[in-house]
Amino acid sequence: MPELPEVETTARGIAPHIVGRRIRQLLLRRQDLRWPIPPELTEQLAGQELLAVERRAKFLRLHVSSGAALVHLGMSGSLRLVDEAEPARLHDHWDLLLVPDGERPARLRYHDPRRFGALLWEPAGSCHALLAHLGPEPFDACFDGAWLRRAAQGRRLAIQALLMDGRVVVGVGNIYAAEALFRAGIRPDRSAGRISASRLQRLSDVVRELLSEAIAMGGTTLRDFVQPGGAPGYFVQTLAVYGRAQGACIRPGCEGVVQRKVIGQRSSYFCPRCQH
DNA sequence: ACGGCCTCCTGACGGC
DNA sequence: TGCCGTCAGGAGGCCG
Repeated sequence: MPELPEVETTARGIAPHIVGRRIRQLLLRRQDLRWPIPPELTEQLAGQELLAVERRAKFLRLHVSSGAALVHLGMSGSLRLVDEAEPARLHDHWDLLLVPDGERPARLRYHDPRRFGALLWEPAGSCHALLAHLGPEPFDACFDGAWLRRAAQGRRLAIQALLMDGRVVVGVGNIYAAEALFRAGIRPDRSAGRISASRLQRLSDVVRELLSEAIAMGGTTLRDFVQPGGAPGYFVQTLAVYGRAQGACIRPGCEGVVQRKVIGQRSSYFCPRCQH
């Protein structure tokens, strides 16, 4: 579910409420997320000051002095700030309890019906194995047309699948891959190695542009994503092709009809008139 | 090495 | 009403 803009929205939403505060304890209701929550996390976090919130790819790092709690939202995860007294709902798997400061909510609550998300521990000075081989952030200077060209060189797989490969660029999931390819005029099922350097340059530009716009709008809510304060993301109103199979292409004057096609076991959407 | 396929899990929705 | 199939924003792991 959450792609880079939703995770970034989450990071920006929670940071002002939790950074600089002291953690009372980690309250676990279920430990069997995608991976078991490591037992040492409870002791590592208790009593520590929360120093910073950082996003890397689709992970959040909640830093304390001895390391960081890594949070991944999977397909259906979300974090919300709730008041001390707010009763837990079904699928609220853990709470980070903060020392109350009188006005701000004292719980950071993780909700994840499908449990594809994760809560892991990364000791200070190390990099967790899941993050060790990731490619650049889309906003890194090294992510450009030349980088994409190198990644695409000789590859037969669909460009949509390449864009979603975290070793190529992080944070781009199914929605934003489809939307970026629409903006760039590239069919999602085109072989990555058969796309010109100039079109890949355009693609890297639109990926950044698209993600920036989505972040500015608080991300995309399709079913259950909520910003940490509880509001949905509004970028859904801006989606051009995702989820719009059989709908009319939004480009003025285009009479194309949006098609759905399964690429790499995921649904992709495109306008056959605009994308080649 | 590459690319395709399966898997984890719950819930929503459409058709009969 | 209920049952069943299909689909869902991620991504590691396995197999040929």
